[in-house]
Amino acid sequence: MSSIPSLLSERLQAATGVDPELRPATKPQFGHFQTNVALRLANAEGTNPRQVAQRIVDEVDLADLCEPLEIAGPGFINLRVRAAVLAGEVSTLLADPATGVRPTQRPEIVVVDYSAPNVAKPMHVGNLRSTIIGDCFVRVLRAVGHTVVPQNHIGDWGTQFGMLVEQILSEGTDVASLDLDGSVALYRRAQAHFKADEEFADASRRRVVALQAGDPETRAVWQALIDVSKTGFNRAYERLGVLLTDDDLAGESMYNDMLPAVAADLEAMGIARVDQGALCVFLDGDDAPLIVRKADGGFGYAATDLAAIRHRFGTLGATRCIYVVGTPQAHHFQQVFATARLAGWVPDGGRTEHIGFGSVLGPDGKMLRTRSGESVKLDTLLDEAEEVAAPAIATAAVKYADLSSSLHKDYVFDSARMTATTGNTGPYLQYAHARASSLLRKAEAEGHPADPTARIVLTEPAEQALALHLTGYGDVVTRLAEELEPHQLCTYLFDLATSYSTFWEELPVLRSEGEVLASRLALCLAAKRVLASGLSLLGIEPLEVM
RNA sequence: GCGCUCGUGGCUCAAUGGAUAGAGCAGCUGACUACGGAUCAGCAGGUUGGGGGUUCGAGUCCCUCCGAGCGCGCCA
Repeated sequence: MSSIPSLLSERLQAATGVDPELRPATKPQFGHFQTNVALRLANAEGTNPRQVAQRIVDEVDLADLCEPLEIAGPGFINLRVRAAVLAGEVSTLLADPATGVRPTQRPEIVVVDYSAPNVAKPMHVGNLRSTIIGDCFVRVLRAVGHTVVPQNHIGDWGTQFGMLVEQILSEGTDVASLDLDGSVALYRRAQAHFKADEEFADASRRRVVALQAGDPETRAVWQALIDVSKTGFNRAYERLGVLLTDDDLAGESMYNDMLPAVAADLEAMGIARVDQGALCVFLDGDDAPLIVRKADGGFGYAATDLAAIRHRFGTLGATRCIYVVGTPQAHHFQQVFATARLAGWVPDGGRTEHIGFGSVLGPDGKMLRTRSGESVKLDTLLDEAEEVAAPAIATAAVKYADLSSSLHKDYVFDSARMTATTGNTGPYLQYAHARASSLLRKAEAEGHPADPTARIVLTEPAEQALALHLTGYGDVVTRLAEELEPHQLCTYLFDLATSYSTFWEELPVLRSEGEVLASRLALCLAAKRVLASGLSLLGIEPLEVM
């Protein structure tokens, strides 16, 4: 099944020989779609655009799909899809178990690296964005038929664990009795202890060595600490309603054994060389090196990320790796990706994408922080939203707010705006879905269950507009799976909900009869299904009642 | 100093080089014997930070300046 725009594009391309760059019409009076192909061709030929447009209109065969084509302005060709064709598309949509979401032509194994909280630290706003965005990517990529491998790159390794384990042992703390908050408090005590007590600091450093060497007692405490945090992470994931499970955990520690080989291979290939005692990769046009191995022989996070990328392409068989990590890491990933390519660890055609995202800001427009200067906990934010809305709506509102504007921009956390029932918000969309559901329930109770095979008749502008919107869903999802910009789907759904509300206001459904009743009920069903599908891809629960 | 990102009505945001830059919120008018008014219809509000350039056409591409944020060798 191909969408109407792609059908139209094919025909236009057949007539003109070039991509018509078909776009949705910018205004209703311009029809449904427009193309500027005549303008471009005329410019190349040095002829009159309107004459070229006329020639195209005469040649192209679209009579079965469109009303007579119109030439407008400097030479735009406007297309209006015939109502009967739109009606047929809605019927096709209703017969499709995937609700218009089309399988990709080229299924891939896609790794999505997201969430990545740190052990013994609470999840904060940065983790929140990564988790929500990554979860959306996973859902969308799976929906179009890719094999998605989520990788939760938790911070479970590094020098701080020497300090933590040493603190636990010196206190005699029963790790199993700790919860996430308890481990956070422990972290603070350990830091203070490390600063104040040189003997403790030395012991901590020795403890790092013991951890890396696999000392059983050290490892046991370390593992217990991770388990405590995992429980905390999972509670947060459950609250957020995201798909991550323990199966997706692939923390930094997992790569520890691979690090020496990564360094050795890079050095052997001549990609990395020792400079000032550290093993560095110097990339063209980049002043700063990527430090693979520190002068003291230890490995930093660059080595871990290099091992991870090699593992993902090489062992997991990925052809696309997506990293959902804040924009401050942009340069780091640029270096890691470039190095991995030089090393031949990225297969031909393999894609590496760092999807950065902006910061969450407080009401003052500055990075969200507590009074003491720490980053704000995820639970605090969700609690705040739940003060003004029920949990299922509040969480959805936070997620929608996070996804509905361009990822790379910062946004202000404003629970009142996010949970507003008007405007481009989660609750507005959930409401539209709940209202459609309510209508369908009522119709069923009155003995008129919606019939997806009913003949669709589109006589009124409001129902034609709704139908046109509905048929665009598949393309939006296809594009999202490529471009990874969730706000495109949000905008689409908001427009759809608005279009549905207008339809609902202007045209009676239950008070109509016969063929019209059946057709409008089917339209409502289609709208409900597309809204439900789209919301689900965003990770938002489509509520039946609210 | 170098690099990356951003700057669009009072506010929050859209806009794949294409027509008169679109929405929402707030403001102002209207529509309730309601298939859920948590809605809808409408009005008003813009020299897209400034200036140059490329193009038939620039919010979008290039240069420059201003402003904001974030990075820039052994933390992650």
